[in-house]
Amino acid sequence: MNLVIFSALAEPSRFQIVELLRVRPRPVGELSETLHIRQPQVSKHLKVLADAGIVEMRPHANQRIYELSPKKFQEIDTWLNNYRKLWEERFDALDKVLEREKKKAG
Amino acid sequence: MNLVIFSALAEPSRFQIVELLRVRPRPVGELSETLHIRQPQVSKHLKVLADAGIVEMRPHANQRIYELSPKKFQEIDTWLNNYRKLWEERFDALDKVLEREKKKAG
DNA sequence: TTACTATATTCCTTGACAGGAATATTCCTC
DNA sequence: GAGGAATATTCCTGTCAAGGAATATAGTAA
Repeated sequence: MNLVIFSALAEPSRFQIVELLRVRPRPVGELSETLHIRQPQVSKHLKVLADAGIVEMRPHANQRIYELSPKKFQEIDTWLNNYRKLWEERFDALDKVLEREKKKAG
Repeated sequence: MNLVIFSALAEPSRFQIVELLRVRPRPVGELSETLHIRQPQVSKHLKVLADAGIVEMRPHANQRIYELSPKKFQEIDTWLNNYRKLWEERFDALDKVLEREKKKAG
């Protein structure tokens, strides 16, 4: 588990950016306006998110569109699997776990 | 989503502590020895984890046993639900989502 | 109470990181 | 190529958190 994703998400502005990108991909300027964060800060945050593998960029005309990359979220999900037994105590929960494993493998 | 859990997990020593506590509850001294981290640092990290709601403590004789609290992991899991559609693209994945919702409600 | 073990807290220093301001770069249009 | 819009980068500064060292506290046993 690469911890960079946690430190990236821990910063409030970056978390908001991620939540916005969950709805749809957006250019830098739109993130800046929506969140009332100056453009340079947004670009810096996006760099951190990109370095962490959380977002990807594609150019479109004059602007750069950022969107989420699923990989890191899958990574968190896989890691969380180890902890699910903490609260999934019913026996049939085992089926879930096995199903998840199968899904991962497939 | 409370971001404190992310910043708490982002610190490597604390993440290791959490991983050890996933196996079983442990006293401070054992964490210190196993991870080769001085006891005061371990206590500090445990305080951060406790404040974040990730661990709970119970006294046992002379020592204090720390163990994971499932709540925050469930919180992450619930939050991740919003992102699963990023990679669960097959139609039958919808069943999963509905099943999760039902489970949460129940 | 005294001695001992286990754990928590305080103080200090250092390094990392976020925001502000200014500037550089890239890309489109003309 | 020139001008302008969108975005990235650099430099600076203040804040915060982590580790080291020392010390305080709590709980146990005699």
